[in-house]
Amino acid sequence: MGHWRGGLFPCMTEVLAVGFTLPKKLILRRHSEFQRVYRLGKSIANRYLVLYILPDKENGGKVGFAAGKKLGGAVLRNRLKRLLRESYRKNRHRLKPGVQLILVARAAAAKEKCATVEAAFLELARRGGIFAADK
RNA sequence: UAAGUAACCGAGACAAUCGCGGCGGCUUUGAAGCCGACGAGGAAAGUCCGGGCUCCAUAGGGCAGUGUGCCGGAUAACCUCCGGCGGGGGCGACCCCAGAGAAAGUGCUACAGAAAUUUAUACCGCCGAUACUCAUCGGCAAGGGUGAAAAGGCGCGGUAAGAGCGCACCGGCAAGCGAGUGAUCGCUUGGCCUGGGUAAACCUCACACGGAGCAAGACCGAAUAGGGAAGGGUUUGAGGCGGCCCGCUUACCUUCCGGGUAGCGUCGCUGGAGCCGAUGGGUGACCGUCGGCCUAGAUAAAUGAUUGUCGUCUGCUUUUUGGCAGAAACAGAACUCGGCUUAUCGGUUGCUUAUGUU
Repeated sequence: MGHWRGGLFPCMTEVLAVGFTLPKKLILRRHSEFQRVYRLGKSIANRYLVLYILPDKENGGKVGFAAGKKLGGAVLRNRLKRLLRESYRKNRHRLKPGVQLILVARAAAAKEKCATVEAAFLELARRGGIFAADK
């Protein structure tokens, strides 16, 4: 890898400052939970991914990650879901609480790096208005 | 050096930061937190074979069906592996074989050809006789032609011309003898030839095979609601146990029991035909003995992200050391093991052939 002359990667900046975790209980587990967000939530998309948003004060904020079978084999889909989770994890502290999200990877994200996917997520989060009030 | 062939090895390394999974320890009522070591593959894949394990009856008899098919061995088992035998391919190293039976029977065998399987066959021809211009009758399987295949091959003799008609060699068949555990091989003798191919066509012979699969299966257990276990027993019918039959079993009776089902959770779930090393036996697959090790256990499914240094390859540049830029395949455990097949990056070694140099 070459040198990054402009300082640290965008992925690194917030992580070094805060260091947020993403425990298992904050991740959507059940088929029914996924279906509820898909059906009731609103969706926005760009070239790399689709974001489903469903405000939910009772159950609190949760997040799910998906990569369909059209994208490729198990290795590729696993990698995409890990990239999505990494993007969410590093920015979770900046988002509003009590919102359920699902991030779905699209074909264009298959060969991209973490920084690209994270930038795409941040753009969708801004358009969806789920950042915390001070941002 | 090039081409080929066989076998084997690796799947970038180290460090830092953030994060995830179950495990162990500590704190804690608990939730949770902290610390520690560990955490994808050679194919984890395709699900093509064979086991272990679980339930169905204890997995039983017969038919049907399916599979295997040279010999000997290895193994828990195999359509696997090892060593041979026999064929076939290649100059060679070496590779390939669905390799039982075609004189038990049935079927198929296109086209071409005169004729395609049981007294075989005469189209062009060759020979003899009659006639002598055409032709007719008889003999022939040597030559030509067709075909995947034309009743052994080839040579000499023989003859009107020919023919296993006779003989030598080769091939095949049968018998005998010898070698080998065996497939098979070698030698001798015989009648002279027995009559195409196809059994991933039916079939015959020998051997093997019960079914479903971890979503197997076991446990905890609300609403609701009547069941379960053990024993006994009859026939006509019915349900279930794998396709059918036999057989077994249920509904019937008696006794006993507190529990059965959907959903959710726990177990199954990783210590095993295990891995590594040494040593002994065997040509080898493999087996024995000794020592050491514990090495993923998720369930919308953990094993990731980023950076630095070094290493590999490619390109550009430089007199060189070097510098810069880029690249790194196929691919993700899901009860587990032995194989097969397919995908794919890089490297090492042996051998063979050809060429060159000494």
